[in-house]
Amino acid sequence: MGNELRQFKSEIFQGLAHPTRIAIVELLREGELSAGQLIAKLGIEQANASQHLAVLRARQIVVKRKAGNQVYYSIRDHALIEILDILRRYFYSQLSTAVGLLREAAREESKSRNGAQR
Amino acid sequence: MGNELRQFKSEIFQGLAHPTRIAIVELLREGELSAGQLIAKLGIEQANASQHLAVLRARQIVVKRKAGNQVYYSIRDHALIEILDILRRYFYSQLSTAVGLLREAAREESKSRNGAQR
DNA sequence: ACAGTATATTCGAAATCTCGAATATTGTCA
DNA sequence: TGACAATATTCGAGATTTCGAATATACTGT
Repeated sequence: MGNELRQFKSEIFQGLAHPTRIAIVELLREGELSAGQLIAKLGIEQANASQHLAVLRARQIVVKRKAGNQVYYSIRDHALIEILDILRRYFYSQLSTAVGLLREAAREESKSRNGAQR
Repeated sequence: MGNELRQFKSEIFQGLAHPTRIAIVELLREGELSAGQLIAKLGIEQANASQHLAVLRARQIVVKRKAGNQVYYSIRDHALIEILDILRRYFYSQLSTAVGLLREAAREESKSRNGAQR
């Protein structure tokens, strides 16, 4: 049960498993952009951008609209934005945890520096 | 700006970009399980499960606790569960959209079947 | 029809991921 | 200590991903 659902989820994750594709989704957050605009903002090769867009399209993460010569991309579903937001919060909470861990490590270190060194 | 954050996000997605790892996270939803229990429920090779657990550990998605001979795993942060839930809802909404599209296609087809065929 | 612009696809090489087999590590119990 | 159980790591082969270069496709304006 839920095997198909699991497959679906992992495909979405694969679709987002590259910094460039995350960047694309984030750029599309405010609304649609043409492929050309995306390429300009990303500062990468045209072919490469197009390949990443193809991945996002294949996973239905993104949707395209043709207007004359150009192709406008937009996010298919707000759920994905929500997910990125959750991860942003998660990142910062992990960060503060990491800071805590570093402080603790520093405390340990000074303790051993002051105590019996070997 | 946010480059590091983007890297972080894509690493989390990479961490979850495999059905087996999704299954592991889902199994851990209710609470911790030992590696052995996970392997039994997953029904895969011990080495393979251990490798997937290593991936989840490396990305800090999962946390381990040793108890004697065994190692108990649990989810490090509830945020990830939230994400899986969002994707579950998303999956079903896409599914109903797909059904809608199929219906529409069927309607189109019968229309052209009844109308002037060429 | 032709030149030009925007975007997509194909190709091949390098990098990364995934798997099972084999082996290593760690802890328990006698 | 030695045998055993639980888990992790290493290795090599095959699959997949990623990249830029080259090429193809589609649309526009003349």
